[in-house]
Amino acid sequence: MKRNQDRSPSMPDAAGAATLVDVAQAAGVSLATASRAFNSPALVRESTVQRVLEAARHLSFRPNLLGSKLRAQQSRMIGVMLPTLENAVFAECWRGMEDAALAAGYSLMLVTSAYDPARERERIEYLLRHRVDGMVLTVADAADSAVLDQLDREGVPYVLAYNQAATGSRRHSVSVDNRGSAREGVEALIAAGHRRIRVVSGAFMASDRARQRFDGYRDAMRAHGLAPAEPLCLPTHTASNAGQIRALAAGPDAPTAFFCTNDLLAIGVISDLKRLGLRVPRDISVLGYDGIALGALVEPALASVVQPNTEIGERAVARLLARFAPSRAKPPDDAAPGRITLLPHTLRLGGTVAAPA
Amino acid sequence: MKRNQDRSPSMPDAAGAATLVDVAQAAGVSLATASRAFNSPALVRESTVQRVLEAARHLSFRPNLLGSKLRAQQSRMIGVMLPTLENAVFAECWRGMEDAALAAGYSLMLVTSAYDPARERERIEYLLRHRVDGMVLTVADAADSAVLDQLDREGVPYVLAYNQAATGSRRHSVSVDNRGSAREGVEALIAAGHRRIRVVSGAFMASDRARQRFDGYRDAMRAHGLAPAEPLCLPTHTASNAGQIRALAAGPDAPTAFFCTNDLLAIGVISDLKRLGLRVPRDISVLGYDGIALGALVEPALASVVQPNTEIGERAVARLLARFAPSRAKPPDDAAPGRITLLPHTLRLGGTVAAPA
DNA sequence: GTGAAAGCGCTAACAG
DNA sequence: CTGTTAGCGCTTTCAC
Repeated sequence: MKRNQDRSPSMPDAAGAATLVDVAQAAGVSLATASRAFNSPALVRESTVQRVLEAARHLSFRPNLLGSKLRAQQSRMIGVMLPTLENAVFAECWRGMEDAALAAGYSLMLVTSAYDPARERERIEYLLRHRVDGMVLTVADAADSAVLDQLDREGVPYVLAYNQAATGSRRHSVSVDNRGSAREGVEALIAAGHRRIRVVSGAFMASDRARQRFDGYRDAMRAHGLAPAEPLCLPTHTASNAGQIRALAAGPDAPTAFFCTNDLLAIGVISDLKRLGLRVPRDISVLGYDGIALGALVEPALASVVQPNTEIGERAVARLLARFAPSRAKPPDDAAPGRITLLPHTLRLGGTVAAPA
Repeated sequence: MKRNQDRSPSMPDAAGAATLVDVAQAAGVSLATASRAFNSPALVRESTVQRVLEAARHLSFRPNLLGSKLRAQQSRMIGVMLPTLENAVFAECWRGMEDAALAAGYSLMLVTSAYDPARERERIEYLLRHRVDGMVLTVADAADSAVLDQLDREGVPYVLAYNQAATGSRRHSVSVDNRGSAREGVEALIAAGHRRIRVVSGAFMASDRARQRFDGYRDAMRAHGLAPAEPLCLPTHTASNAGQIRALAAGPDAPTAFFCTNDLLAIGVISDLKRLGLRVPRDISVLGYDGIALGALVEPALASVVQPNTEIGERAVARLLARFAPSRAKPPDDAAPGRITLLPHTLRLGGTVAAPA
């Protein structure tokens, strides 16, 4: 019914969409004025703006962002690189980024690296070719990353998410205090009476966060006069290996608690433990890290060091946006946020953590 | 060290990157030839191609995709709209899409709709402004979608993922047979001895798949002379409500099995059941739908109607790409795939499904 | 094989 | 306030 009604006769149907020139013509103004009506309406007489908008609506005008991005030499696009979306941590983070970016009139372009530095390089290059104005990245290892060095060299603005820039680093990052929060988590385990605590982690190579969290574990153990044990590093980052868990959980000096460096891993470990006939937390406690929503859904609820994932995404985007507009007067009394943002974490205990048998 | 070394003196450092004009100049050829060297090397003498490539390398030339997309009137970008990434189904699907698209030289632009038709409209408009060549979409309700109608009207190519186009529809879709597979799943429950089976679903409004799967349940029940019961629709799509589950699971005619229209929901329901003191599958069975990786990770493993999520993503992209190049000779003997692709599902039983007590 | 020239749709000086 | 004029970086006829 409305099929042909909402299209002006002056506009060829499928052939070509109306451009700003068409709008200008229809409104009886110049191309420049039409452009201004959209981008700086303050510079145009109100009635003219209305005329342009009306013409645009009439012609079903849809601005071609490719044109403006090219001309403006600014894409208003943010490149996002995450290791994977199949770990809900990053999916939750994405939501924060999408909300923050679109609200600010920016577009997002997402790629995943699968924790693979070679692929990180490729994907970043791909983003660069799209002329993103900047990026939000989670890399395998921020302290040893060829691609980050390259970005620094080229002067491309980026903000790390989850990766925690080293103190004094010139890099920007938004994360929790990985080491400190992990230490707190393990200390909660110790406070609950645990002495033999082991860490289960994804491949250390693939995640500097995992290493930092292990360091936190070591801090906690030493601070309480306990001997830290070697971590069990599982090759795949998200699934676990019943065999290795079995070896670890057996024996006379078997641990009474596991600290897993991420929640997905923790859920896998708990299942392995159950398969070995162990009850969690009755026979053995498990503490995760990430605080993904799923953890609160399972029974018993997964104890975890909770990061504000969505907020990490929002803040990372906000920080990047702030880098784009360095002019803006900083909030006067509130201290200007440094390059390194450490967001507060929380501990979710109970559930899979209890006192040792 | 390499800071200034890898940049030609002729190229201003941070000021401006080398463009194709610079490359052409450095190689002593025209702009046109330089362009051809990249896009149609067959049209250029081999030695010339080499010269251009060499110059490009020397200048660290990085093609500006914005320029080529604008000029070529073809963005080689695919817009992707998914309800959320926080359900692993869609995250797994994304991986398939990313692999397929990048391999074919296409870029992806992702947006999420949060199952909200109003937001679907906004996000689609946003994709259109970016001049995506086409889209892969999962909408709330494919049979009643204003935005899909609009796309049809405008002649924008798109492929539905997960949504199953109605038989005879002109729309393209890649999914499993939602109704048929659900029926099979429920029949497996019946075969295991269950008679009182209830469906737990997310909000029907938000997912046509959920409704189709419920229809499959009804088919199965009726085919076996059983009375289908009303579904329990939970307002939030991924979490569950212990209170309603309690009401449902109690009483003399309490169901012996639940069929949940997605895995995340199933995991929530299982937790609720446990909190009510019920053991799964000993006291009550639970069957999910989706086959997310997580389901195989929990203990007992989540029984589920398994869809090939990654493949759905790959195939949806492949189908869209095929629509872009309608010329290509179709595979001769293999029947040309119709608009509606139904991928095979599998049943993963055991785990949370057992014979009734 | 290669080059010259004409824009894709839009923004941003610079004049009035 | 509004119009004129140049391009952004690239592809693509159309000649040679």
